[in-house]
Amino acid sequence: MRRMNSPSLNVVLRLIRAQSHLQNRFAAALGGVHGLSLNELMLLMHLDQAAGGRLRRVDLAERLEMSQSGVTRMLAPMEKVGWVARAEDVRDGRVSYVELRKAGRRLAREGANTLAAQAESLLAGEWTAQDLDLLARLLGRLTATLPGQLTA
Amino acid sequence: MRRMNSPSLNVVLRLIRAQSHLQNRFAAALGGVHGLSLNELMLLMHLDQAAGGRLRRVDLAERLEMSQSGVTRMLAPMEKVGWVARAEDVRDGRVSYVELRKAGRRLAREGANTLAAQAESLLAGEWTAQDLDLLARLLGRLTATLPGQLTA
DNA sequence: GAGTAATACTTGCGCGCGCAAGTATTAGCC
DNA sequence: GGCTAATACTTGCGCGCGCAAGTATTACTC
Repeated sequence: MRRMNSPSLNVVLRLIRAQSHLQNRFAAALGGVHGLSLNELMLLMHLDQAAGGRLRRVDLAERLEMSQSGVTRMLAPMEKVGWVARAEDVRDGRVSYVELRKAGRRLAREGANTLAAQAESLLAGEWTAQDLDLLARLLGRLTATLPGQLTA
Repeated sequence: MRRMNSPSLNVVLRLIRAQSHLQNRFAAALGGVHGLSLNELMLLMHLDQAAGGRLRRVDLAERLEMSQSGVTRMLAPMEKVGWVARAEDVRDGRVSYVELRKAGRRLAREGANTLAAQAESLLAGEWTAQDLDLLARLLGRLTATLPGQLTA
């Protein structure tokens, strides 16, 4: 009795639902194992895959889809515990780089591993490699224009 | 030089990225047009598609993937402006239903329309109907076990 | 080279929302 | 029928994070 008004809307609704479900699940696992929030892990992973393990705060904000102020505040405790360090640019006094330190790099890799384990346990069931690849490619098209797509 | 460790992780990473990007985009459009947050629209849409236009708060929380306390607080202003009303259950004194009112139903439909318009403008380009259907089905499999999937 | 605009970052404020605890009501068990 | 447990909901507290404004620096224009 329900009309299928808009396939596009349908995609968006399911995307929202899937993501908020997975987000909760993964955040819990990450927090339990590493004391790491999902956003913190994403930040570390972006740094880990950036050239030189460093990124400007503004680029980090863009990649994380969050505000610059959010990045500033998220970084403060991470600097304090030494996952990450601040480095200024000699050419441009406005920018301060965020630089991945050894502990941070280790955490990025470990966190990615537990995230992958979670993902695999979730998708282990009836998913073929083709399914996964197809889904990844379709999702990738949604953000094709954005910089800094993370890769597993 | 980068190994493709885990296709599952890749799916998850892209899902997270796509969703946070779209969320910002859609929330802005919705807020601008209807003064509605994305979560409020989802709530109204769940009610709109529920039998009798009413749902228990706890079921709403489950469908929205958020806590019961979050639902309680989200509803307060929506009751105040008359989008939604509270109705108690005669059989069970613990539950209080949330009931969609006329203004709320109108908003649910209008909001869904602008959301659909946004979605279509985003996906208008190189997406075929088959692509969209395929993506929707794959995403649906991720949340197949959950109750109350919204449908466009 | 002075003046305006743009960019990178930080800080004050407020809101959304999760967690834990509290209350009320119902269900299960002997 | 009473006792414990489970369920539905609300409230206090705190945190993450966006927005707007503020500061510092660089870029652009004449």
